[in-house]
Amino acid sequence: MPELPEVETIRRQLEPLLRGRRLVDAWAFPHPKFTPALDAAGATVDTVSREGKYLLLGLGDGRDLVIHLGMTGSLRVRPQGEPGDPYVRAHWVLDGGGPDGTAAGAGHGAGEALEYRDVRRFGRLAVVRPGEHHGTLGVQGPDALDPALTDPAFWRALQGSRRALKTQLLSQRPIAGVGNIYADEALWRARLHPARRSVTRTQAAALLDALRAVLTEGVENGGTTLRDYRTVAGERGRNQTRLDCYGRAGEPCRRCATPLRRIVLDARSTTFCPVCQRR
DNA sequence: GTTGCGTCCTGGACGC
DNA sequence: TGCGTCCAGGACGCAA
Repeated sequence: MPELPEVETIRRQLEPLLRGRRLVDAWAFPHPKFTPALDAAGATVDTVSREGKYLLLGLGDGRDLVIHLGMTGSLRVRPQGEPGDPYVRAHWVLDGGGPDGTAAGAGHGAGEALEYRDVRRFGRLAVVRPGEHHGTLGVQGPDALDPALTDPAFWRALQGSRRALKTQLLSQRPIAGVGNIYADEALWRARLHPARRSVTRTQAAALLDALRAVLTEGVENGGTTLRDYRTVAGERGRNQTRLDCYGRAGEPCRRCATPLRRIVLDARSTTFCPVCQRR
């Protein structure tokens, strides 16, 4: 399930492949979540950016193509005419590149397409105009890796709700980009119980540090592949072998050797250490 | 406005 | 081998 590190890995790989190239044609699976792909046809990609889990392709005219990968979404650039994939939900035919030496300078040619693949169809696409917002993107908090987000600001954001700490992180409201895997990892590192409903300033600062650490390591390792996630190059991430908490229920805590416990919180599988992370 | 729950969606794991 | 059931979870809609 693509979270911030997975989306950032994809963004870094896509940028040199797409910048300066025109989306000369588009196709979309006939569902309202994917048909907005057609609105991007004819535009030229001038930026490839990310906000939380959203990937944004600047279309050169002030509009953005907003891509959310959901749980099983992925993006890849493939030669046109390769065998069909039933799980491709949209694709954009690419031209040979712009005149500024970006994609063209890298040797890309016509006959390629950007493909959006999403087996479970939890992802979504949108084209937004300047000032418009799309779903959660319009109301989510600052990006988790945004250096402008300070400890006091994060603490104040958490004070705005009495929901469980992990539920708040997954809501994207206090901070954007965190999903189930990295929430469990960060809470374990910060020694905070996922169902806590309040934190001190010190605990909030520790949690923000832990979030940034696990997300940065995730980016450095090319993301976490548990099942579906693949990079633009079709490779698996490497971070799944370095997880301390998520998915290790029943195994010993790497700090105190107590068996990690699994609970269901907010309908999400949650793993934590009952000794290190007291409520 | 906030909170909690149901829904969407399908491949894979598992039990019989 | 084949079938049925359960699980995974991000975002959104709806009711309380």
